[in-house]
Amino acid sequence: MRTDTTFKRAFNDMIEIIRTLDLGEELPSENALRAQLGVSRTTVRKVLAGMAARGIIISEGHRRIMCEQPQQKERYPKEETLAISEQVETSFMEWMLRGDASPGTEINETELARKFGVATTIVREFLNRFQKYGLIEKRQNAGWVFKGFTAGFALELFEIREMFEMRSARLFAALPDGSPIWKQIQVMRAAHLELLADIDARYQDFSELDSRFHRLITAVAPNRFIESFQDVIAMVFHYHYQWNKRDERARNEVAIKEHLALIEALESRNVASIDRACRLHLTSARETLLRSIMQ
Amino acid sequence: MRTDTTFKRAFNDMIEIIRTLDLGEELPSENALRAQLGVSRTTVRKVLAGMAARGIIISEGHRRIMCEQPQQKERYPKEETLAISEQVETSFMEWMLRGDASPGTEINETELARKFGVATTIVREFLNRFQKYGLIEKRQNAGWVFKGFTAGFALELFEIREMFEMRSARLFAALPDGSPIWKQIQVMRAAHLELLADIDARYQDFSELDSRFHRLITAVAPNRFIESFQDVIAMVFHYHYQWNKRDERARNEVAIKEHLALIEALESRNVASIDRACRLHLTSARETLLRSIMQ
DNA sequence: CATATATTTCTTATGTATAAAAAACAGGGG
DNA sequence: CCCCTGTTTTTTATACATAAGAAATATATG
Repeated sequence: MRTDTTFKRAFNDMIEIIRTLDLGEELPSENALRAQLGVSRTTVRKVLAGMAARGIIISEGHRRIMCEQPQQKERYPKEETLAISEQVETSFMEWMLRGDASPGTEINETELARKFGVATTIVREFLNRFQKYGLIEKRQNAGWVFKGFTAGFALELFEIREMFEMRSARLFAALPDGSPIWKQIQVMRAAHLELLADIDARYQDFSELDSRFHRLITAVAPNRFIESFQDVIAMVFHYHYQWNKRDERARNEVAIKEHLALIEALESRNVASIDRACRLHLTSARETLLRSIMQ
Repeated sequence: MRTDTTFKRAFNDMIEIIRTLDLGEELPSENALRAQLGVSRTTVRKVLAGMAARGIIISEGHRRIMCEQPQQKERYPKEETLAISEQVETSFMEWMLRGDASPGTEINETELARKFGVATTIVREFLNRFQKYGLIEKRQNAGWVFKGFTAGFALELFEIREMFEMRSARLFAALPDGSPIWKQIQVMRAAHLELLADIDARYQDFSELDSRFHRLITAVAPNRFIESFQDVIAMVFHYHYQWNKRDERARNEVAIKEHLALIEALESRNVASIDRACRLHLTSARETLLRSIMQ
């Protein structure tokens, strides 16, 4: 049966909302909370009931008022807020990248389900979705085969990435001054500079910024297939480097500087400069990944 | 519970194998049949048992001999040889392309399962796999949305297709004389000429040839992401034109000629000619699809 | 001993069940 | 009449069950 992770996540979020209120203040309507929390009203009501049961709020006729600051310890732990399907993703990545699997390994749905402690349905669904990352392959009426997180994989990945990203970057040369993208590029540059200034402490924040940066560039001319491919890239970087921390700080610092150079090139509107900066960054990212895969 | 479509398909295939034997001749071993039929020995044995039950073959100690020509009417009908998941694909495509769905339509797993007469699990699994075609999108904790088989879709599709195909075609310019691909190209040219010579009767065979041709070009330098994208293209052409037969003969004749021109360009090894022929074909294919979508 | 068949075990494909979440519906107050 | 809360209905996420198919193991035969 379905887990109540949505409820727990909403509950945790609600704690933050309540913290902004004063004692005795009235809570927003269920509908308003629904919008804020991004869940259904059904779940909002369940959260409110939970809050009332804990004495954090009190129902008075048709309104609810806050009567006690919620404690941080009331929060549900992070793991319980992740849908089973999300947990499976992490488990699988760990299984894969920790080296339990070498290229050609057969993947057994039942065995994975046992190992991860979930139903086979979930594993099966996950594998179906995961197929798009190009790391596994299905054989009719049999299981899946793990193709390996190999240099070949990285090269094929980057061949496509280069095509897509160069395509988007070049379009900046013809982008009118008035485009709202330029403003977002400015914001992006600021974020990079900020991170760079505090790189020693915050270098781990780069992964997420990287993904946002590349998605922004792509957004000049949206294409669903390119966007979908960015999920592949994001997955690779997110998980691979999560299990391979070597030189992380240095790696990220270099990448930030390359991003800044690319931003400058984009703003110059000069196709040749854009090409150069973009290719430089992609080449460097590819080499870094390859080196890291080869150990 | 699982359907026995594998058995039925193997049974039909076995009929063809038996037809090549003489009365009283001994059948190949179970293992040999397994390899020929491409199924497990378990299934082979089930098929053999079925044949024996119908008196087509007879077991004599540890060998089986053929004792009666199987009738064509013994064959299981085509529908029964398709796995449920394959049937769902067809049903869904029909539902989508017949116009039951307009852009923005919400897709309801339960309803589709009812409509198609299958379990929700199957529909769910199908939708997960189908997601890669870029026509549907999932919303968290809610159903799917059909994004529409629109002009926008076609344009995004062709933008990628152009990048990928030009990339592969250009690589031919540097392909050594000795590459086995050239021979395959020759075979491909012959197949095109043959089809062209008999175009009035066989124009419907083009769809499959088209897919093979483009996959061959891509095969110069394999890339799993490009290959996966070709599934998207194949799906679009296969199903879309299956429900939109207007000008099919003329369309296909034009495409065949463009393919032949591209083959010639590839063999010339001249990048400029290759570019021109490739772009010409893709542009024409795009316009044809767009016209067809717009009706 | 190699290869064939018989038997057993394991895995996948597909169906059904159910709690959680979403959505729809209904009455009530400002 | 709009928006709020209470209630009911649908739908999804997840678990579990089982027949078909694949794979492994055992046994037989030349």
